[in-house]
Amino acid sequence: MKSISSAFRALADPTRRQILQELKPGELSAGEIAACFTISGPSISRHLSILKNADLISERREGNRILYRLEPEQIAHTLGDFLSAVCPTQIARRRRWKRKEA
Amino acid sequence: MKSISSAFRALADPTRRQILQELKPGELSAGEIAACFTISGPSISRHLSILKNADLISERREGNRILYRLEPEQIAHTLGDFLSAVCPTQIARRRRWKRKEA
DNA sequence: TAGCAAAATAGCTATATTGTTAATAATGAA
DNA sequence: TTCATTATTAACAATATAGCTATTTTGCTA
Repeated sequence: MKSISSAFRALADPTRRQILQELKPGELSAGEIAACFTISGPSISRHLSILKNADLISERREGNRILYRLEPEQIAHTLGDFLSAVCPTQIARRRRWKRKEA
Repeated sequence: MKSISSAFRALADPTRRQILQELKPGELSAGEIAACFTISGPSISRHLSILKNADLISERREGNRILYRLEPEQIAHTLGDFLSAVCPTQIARRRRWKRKEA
């Protein structure tokens, strides 16, 4: 697991948060991700590297292309840890709410 | 509730995250918060205004001083919503884990 | 009112971030 | 090997951020 700092810095950018959303249904290549945006390929590439450095996504090469995949456990773990550290009571409350909803 | 963007930008700075930690036990004045850090008062003031704008803290004046207070529900709500949106499955898993621990 | 204390705002500099285009690396196929 | 495709890295410009000091605002009190 990487530092909480790199994770929060990575999450601070709206483009990067949207990349995470695009990856939610499953793996996508760098090009497919870039196609979701109007900004240039290299910019997306850098965003991907920042997300990867924060361990919020991972990559694997498949032939010509590089496929990116969400790391939901890392994301949940990082944000969850921060929440537990700063406001543990409210996490418990939200948990109870959700349980009611279910 | 403010935008998720302002919240994540606010949380991206380590000083601001530490301010939240300092506020965890209870209200503190701007000066008391500044005393926890080596950087200047005006810098802390700016950080406080960013946290307040993101609704992660609130302020109230008491005579001469301004007391700041954590808004744990807002923090939990903002991060929780993002988690639900990006990786709902893992939230459920973490919830189960925690339940086991308890 | 004048003076003091607490905090915010203004104005500035240095650094970081985000975007661009051009060049480079890696893989697959003719 | 040569070419095409996919993606990253390099180099640079524009903007944003975080820090500082000096000044202003706000409230208390003599």
